[in-house]
Amino acid sequence: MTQTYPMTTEGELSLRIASALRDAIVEGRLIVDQRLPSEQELAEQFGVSRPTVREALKRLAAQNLIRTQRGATGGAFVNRLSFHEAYSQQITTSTLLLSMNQVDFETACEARYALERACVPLSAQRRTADHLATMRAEIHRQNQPGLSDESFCASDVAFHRALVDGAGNPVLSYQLAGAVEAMQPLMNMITFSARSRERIVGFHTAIADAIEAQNSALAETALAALCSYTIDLANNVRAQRQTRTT
Amino acid sequence: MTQTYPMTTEGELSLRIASALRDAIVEGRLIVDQRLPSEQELAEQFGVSRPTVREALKRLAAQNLIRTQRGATGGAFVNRLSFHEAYSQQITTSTLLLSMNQVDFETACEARYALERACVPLSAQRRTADHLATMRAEIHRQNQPGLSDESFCASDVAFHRALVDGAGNPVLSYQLAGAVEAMQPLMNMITFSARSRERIVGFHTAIADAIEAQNSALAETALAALCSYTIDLANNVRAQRQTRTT
DNA sequence: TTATTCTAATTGTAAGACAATTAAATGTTT
DNA sequence: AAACATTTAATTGTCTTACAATTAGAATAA
Repeated sequence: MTQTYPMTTEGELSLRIASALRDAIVEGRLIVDQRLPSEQELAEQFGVSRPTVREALKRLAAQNLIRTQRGATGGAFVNRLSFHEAYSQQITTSTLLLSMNQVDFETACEARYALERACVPLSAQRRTADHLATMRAEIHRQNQPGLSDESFCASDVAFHRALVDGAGNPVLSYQLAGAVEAMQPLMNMITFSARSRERIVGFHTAIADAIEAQNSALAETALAALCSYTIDLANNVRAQRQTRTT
Repeated sequence: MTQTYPMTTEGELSLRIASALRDAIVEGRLIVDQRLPSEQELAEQFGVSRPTVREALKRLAAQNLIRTQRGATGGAFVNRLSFHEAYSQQITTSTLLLSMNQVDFETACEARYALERACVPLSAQRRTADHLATMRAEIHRQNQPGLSDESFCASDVAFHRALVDGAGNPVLSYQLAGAVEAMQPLMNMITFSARSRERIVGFHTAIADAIEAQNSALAETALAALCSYTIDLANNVRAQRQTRTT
């Protein structure tokens, strides 16, 4: 039997069609890798033109819900939403959310470290040699004198990624991707002096040591210290800017 | 000066145009509430047809990056991504991620409670009377005997939302929305006996008491207990199902 | 059998037309 | 002059038709 797609009765057609198909996917009536009817067939089923169907499909494609293939056996297929795709979606959304809503640095920072703190006990317990090696490598990079602020921040993100991934829980990693990565633009606005870098690396080393020793409490302490230090740093930068402009 | 939108040189046109516009928004070259050129103008600027431009715009609309208005002064406008919209996007993505990737209940559960645990210290410190009242009200509802499993789970979600929101950090609330809400379908698969409900309500009461007393450590303990009890419950349900089918 | 060509299906893109909607300009009446 | 009604222009939403590009599979030839 051919499937039918219940549709709402108000709003733009392409939106209604997209919603109908999305519901079918979310509710499992269309399963992963299943091929949707061709655009022509969809147009007939919904009683609309092909361009309208296409607009609806593009909406779904933007959410990575479907992929399309050209050619004889082509069409639109229900996508298995990979963790990787979900990561990047989440990072985009989080970044926009932070930049558009005047979220102050302190709030974002607090959220980020609170979430990381949640990972610490698991990470201390389960971290592999790989995770430890990544953390050490990033610490080493952060010690290079010629490193730009952007690269320093990127390395910072990589370090914390390793910490989070060490928990060995992909759901946790996914949820945290946004929080950690979206902070980078905000972090980039802080100019790191050699002195402050040194201290941050110190905190990182303390965290890595604690994780290696599987000492959860110690790692949490070091993380908390890093959090408050980062916030202080941001406040100082802001204060300096105000002094300079007045 | 009219803005130009740097475009990549491979892939589908509508995708490239969408990416070019998205970059302009993310990088701040198009700011909130700014009006994009009309579809006609965009088509000319990019050297493509209007339907192609429209497909690109639908992609952006699907991500809540733009909104469109008809009429004389209509057009596409850069959207301020609200926390509310970001919530629902995140919930949809998280739900799909969980349902499509065979994430086992234990992993999802672990992630959820680890994240909630991150909120507890802040929530214990900052929770308002409102948050406490919501938690108490949901506990009361969960005690009603006639409550369906779905309603019980929904109330459970509401309770934990209040716990998370109590931290008073919108970024944290946003990040957790996915983790908590996306769990509901998984939770719904557990049939709650009267006995198990009673115990869950007991944990909830302990959490609410601890939060009210601003005792963070106690709340964390109760949350951890709830976590392991929930996982046990799920394991039992699974074991029973296997017994029944064999 | 293997390689090549053809064919049909499907998506990607284009062009033009008309409908629906909306705000502003214009006209009309009191 | 002010309030109200009408027209107008701009813009998005949708439809129709057509063609290009791509791809798998079938048909064909070596």
